[in-house]
Formats: sequence, C-alpha cells, structure tokens
Amino acid sequence: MQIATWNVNSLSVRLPQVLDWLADNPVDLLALQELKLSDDKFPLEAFAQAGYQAAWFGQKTYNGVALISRSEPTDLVRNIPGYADEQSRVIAATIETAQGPLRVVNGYFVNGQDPESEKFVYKMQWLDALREWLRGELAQHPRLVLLGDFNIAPEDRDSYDPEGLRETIHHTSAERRQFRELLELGLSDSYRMFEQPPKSYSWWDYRMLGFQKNRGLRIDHVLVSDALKAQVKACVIDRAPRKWPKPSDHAPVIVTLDL
DNA sequence: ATGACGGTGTGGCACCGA
Repeated sequence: MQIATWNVNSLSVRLPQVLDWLADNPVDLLALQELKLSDDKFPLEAFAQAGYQAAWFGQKTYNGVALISRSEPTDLVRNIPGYADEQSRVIAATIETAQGPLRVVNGYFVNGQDPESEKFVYKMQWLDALREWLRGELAQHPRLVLLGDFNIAPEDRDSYDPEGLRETIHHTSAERRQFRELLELGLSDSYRMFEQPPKSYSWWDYRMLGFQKNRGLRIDHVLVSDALKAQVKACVIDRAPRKWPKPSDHAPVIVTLDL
C-alpha cells in the first residue's frame, strides 16, 4: 500500500490538482494540510467520485487537515486531546490493512514565524503536547504513522542554506531537538531509511525563483513506528506537481509499505 | 534590511505562510 502527505495551500484552489495527482498516483491514503476552508466547504463529493472516503477538520481561512482514504477512517481524533487549540492542525484515524489496523496521525505543525516570537512559544508548546499525546497513541496503536507538514528541517542536509539560516525558523536547535524527541518515541524518518539524491526538499519559496534554483527545505515528513519499519519499502518526494501551473509551494511525499 | 509570491478576506489593503 502507499500513503502520502501533501500541503496543498488551499484545497479550493488545488482540488483539480489533487484529483489529477490521485489519478496518476492512486495512493491508499493521502494526508492533506492547509485546506484553508471551513468544514461545510469540504469537497467530499469530488473525492467520493474518485473512489475515496474522507475525514476532515477545517476552519475558515487558515490551517485545516484531512485524510483521504480508500478504506473507511475510524476512531477519529481532531486536534491534540487535552490541549486546547483554536487552530485545526491534527486529524488522526485508524484504517484497516491486510495485516491489521494502521493508526494514522496527520499534522499541520505550527510554523513559528521567528524564534523570538510568541508564535514560536506556541510551536514549542504544541510540539510538547503532540509528543506526550503520541506516547499514549503509540502504546495503544503500535502500528502508527505520523505524517504531515512538520515545519522543521531536521538536519543541515534538509536545507538549501544551513549556514546562512542557522538558528532561524525551521532550523533552530529547539525545533531539531523536538524532532529527535519524536523519533525517540520509537519513530523513524522514512525518507532517511533509503538512499536519496542530495539536495532533496519538499518545499520551495514562491518568490525569487525558489523552485527553479532548488532553494528549498525538507519539512514534510512521514515517520513510521518501530512495528512498521520492516514493512517500509520506499519513500520519495514527487516534485512533478511543483512544476504545474499555480502549484502549491509543497510537494507530496509518498511512502510505499509492504502491507 | 527589505521584499520578492500566493492565498484569504476585506476593502482599495493587511495578514499569514516558510
């Protein structure tokens, strides 16, 4: 089976591209971030016609996450239990596979803007809450995938300018420590389980010809639990949609699992 | 040091993203 994550930067604008992409890449599950639409505007019928079920958690203008799935998503959780949040950033569900249930946690992690800002404080608190909730989720669901837009470049090789951007947003020691602490729960970065081309990124700034110059960051990730690790067969970033007219600034990341 | 690009909602722009 295949699962993917894609920050679409407005599902209203990108819906035709998402449907085109699914037609070419018929993944079993697609985690979307930055829907930027309220729940009543979610295009369920379009996904149903493409053969998918869906669960979503949106809000007006900002944020918003969804799971697009061949099989029914059950045991839904929206946002981090016990952590009061005005922003719609997490949706979790269980889907059935041939080998049993798979828990999927889709997150649109906080950006944080600037390490000195209040938004960065929110980012750290949100990451603390996510980690502590995931600890329990992993105990309950050993077969778990955490995927989405993490807004963290985990290592220097995940940035086009690690020296120039040192300790700026996405690159700070505090964010990278949070990423490592997620791994220490018993999760692995599926992208780094395989040989990958150098200078591989999943996001490029719209401005200053960012994509054309490959000035990007790898901030979209798929983490798999220890119980799934042996089943992961491949992880790739699909740069193709970034070349389409009016693209999202993020590219999809696809993981192939032997499930 | 700033803005560049794109989306949203508003209102003739500001805010936000990364």
